Amino acid sequence: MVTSRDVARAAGVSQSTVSYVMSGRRPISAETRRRVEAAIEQLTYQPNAGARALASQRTQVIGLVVPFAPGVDTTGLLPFIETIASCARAADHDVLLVTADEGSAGLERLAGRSLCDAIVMMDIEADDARIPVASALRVPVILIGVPDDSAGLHCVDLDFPLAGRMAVDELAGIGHDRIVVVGHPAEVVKRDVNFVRRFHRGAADAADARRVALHVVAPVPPDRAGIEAVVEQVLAVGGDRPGVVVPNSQAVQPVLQALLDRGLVPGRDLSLVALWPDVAAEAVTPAVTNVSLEPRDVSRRAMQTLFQLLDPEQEPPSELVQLIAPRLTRRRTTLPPS
Amino acid sequence: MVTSRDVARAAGVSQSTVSYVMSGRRPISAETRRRVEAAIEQLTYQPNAGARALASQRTQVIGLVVPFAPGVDTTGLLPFIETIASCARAADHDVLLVTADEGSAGLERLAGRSLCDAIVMMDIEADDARIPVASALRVPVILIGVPDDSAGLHCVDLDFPLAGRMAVDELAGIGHDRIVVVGHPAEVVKRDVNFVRRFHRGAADAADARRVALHVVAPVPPDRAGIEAVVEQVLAVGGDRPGVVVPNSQAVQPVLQALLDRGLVPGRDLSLVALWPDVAAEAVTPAVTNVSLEPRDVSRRAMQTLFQLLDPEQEPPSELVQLIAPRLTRRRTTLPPS
DNA sequence: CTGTTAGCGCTTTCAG
DNA sequence: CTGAAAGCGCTAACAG
Repeated sequence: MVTSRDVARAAGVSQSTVSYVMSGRRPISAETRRRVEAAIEQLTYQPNAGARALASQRTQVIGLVVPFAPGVDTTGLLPFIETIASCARAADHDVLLVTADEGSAGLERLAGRSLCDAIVMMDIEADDARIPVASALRVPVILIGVPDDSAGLHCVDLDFPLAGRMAVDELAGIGHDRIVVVGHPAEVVKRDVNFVRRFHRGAADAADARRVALHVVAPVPPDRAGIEAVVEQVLAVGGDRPGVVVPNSQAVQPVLQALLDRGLVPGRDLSLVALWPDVAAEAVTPAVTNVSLEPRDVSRRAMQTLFQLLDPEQEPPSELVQLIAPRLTRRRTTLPPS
Repeated sequence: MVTSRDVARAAGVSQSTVSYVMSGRRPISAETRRRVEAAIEQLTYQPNAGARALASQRTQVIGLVVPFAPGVDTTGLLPFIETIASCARAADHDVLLVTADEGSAGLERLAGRSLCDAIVMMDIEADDARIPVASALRVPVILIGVPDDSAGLHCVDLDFPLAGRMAVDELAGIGHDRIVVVGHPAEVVKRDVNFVRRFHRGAADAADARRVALHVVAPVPPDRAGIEAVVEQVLAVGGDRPGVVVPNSQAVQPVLQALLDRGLVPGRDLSLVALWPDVAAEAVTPAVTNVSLEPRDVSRRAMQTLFQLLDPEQEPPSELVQLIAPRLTRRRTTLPPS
């Protein structure tokens, strides 16, 4: 292994000069810089990450806690990870993956062992046991998701109330005066209260403002039979030309299928708007009018905030909670405006 | 930050004793061990990863190169990452994510900066520019995928020839004597020669053995119009009761749709077997009879091999290339045996 | 069975 | 503008 000592020797300078050439933390004469850079090039020198971390107290690593755990829906997770990784690299950092099934222990390991400079946590529950642990760590933590009490931690998430409003506004705008929301499984409602509640509140507000009727069908069992029953309810309650909102990603495909099986074509006989990733919405037939989760915008904002927190020069964003506006894309499952 | 020196002081022992208690690399009296462990507990001591890496020359980190790059299909990637992360944790390692768009530079960074002890590389192309770079690194590298020349690197992958054989055997067993394979886009064929070629060879072998006709339709354009044309070809060449094989993950859904649009129901009018992740095959309607990519088995085997390579006690597997048998799951898109 | 000590390779004072 | 030297916190000889 080639070390900075080797480079120093080859360039005829001291080890510290090599360090300063690399960090730019003090002025270096053009000639010295040239010689050092040549030696670095020639020996293909790369600094040892452990040594650097030890001496500088910075690892150049971001810890990422991803929701890999038995039974958790990971649809649409990849764009988040992808964007986070790419933002990290853009700021000369790497990403260390920690799975959520480690719980709080994973967080304590990341910080306690100085494995990373900061942590991004995804899939936050409304009352998440990890929040108090996270807020006591020596490293900044940023949440993707909004818990009931963020304990002073910065959060970034989709603006779910706005998403609810947008979905209902779209349907009301088309002319639907009976709107039915297909809710979540009982277990998700319990776990994710916040997300679900926030979307529904937005939907309800919009329905009030528009003076259209809003029904919520929930809980929605995750199995086929349950979905069938739910669709029956939707049709019973929604009249002959219902506007259907499906904020439950897991249910979109089966609901679509159940409707088609009954000869009801979304976009012809009724309208359907889903809270669903764009990729999924585009892939099915008919392509679904969706409110997107904006994983890239959310992740980008989270990383931006994180590096702000990491940089002593900058001051942290004043808002603890930052919400990203969703985007509604009209596709084939909504009727043309009447 | 609490260090091993603090623990040593609190326990009334030397720093090295603390280290040895943690590593178990030398016998410790019960009494000393008790005191040290109590101090560790009491101070909630955690060793500094950088310092440990620097002193021991082991980072306890596995580098994972994932195929995040513009235009690469990441369907079914998550189970790989998930399994790799969990195997790593089971062996007290963490996973550092590196995206493929960094190319060889990412590999050189991982090894050159001693960021990790070993590397797992996914999405290997037949003639992958990173292979020679990887095989020259100071850390062991294991490939998920089989290049034309692995340059001495260990590879783990699905047994694609077997997958091809299984698909054709299934269709021939059902009674189809005209089998049509829906191939890949021109660009993938070029990029991924190996994977594609291997599957096709297996399919062809099985067709020979079974004495059934085998047609390959390729290249398959990724757009809707292209798929339509391809499906026309399939029907033209496949007769009135074709057995269709779709090893192209991207094409399964659109092909399915194009067939249904023509009133042809897989499982009633023809049989269709796809090379597709189980989750996807289950999610669509009708559920697709599939040959699975076995991401968990492949990943598990890769990690097992990797830790074998990392452990000087064990000797590495004699086979450089290890193939995992796929599994065929009968679902709704294949006819009952005639 | 335990302690002492010499680094691991880098950053960052302190001196010049 | 540059060099010398003191650690960062840990492991692993070496010595008893």
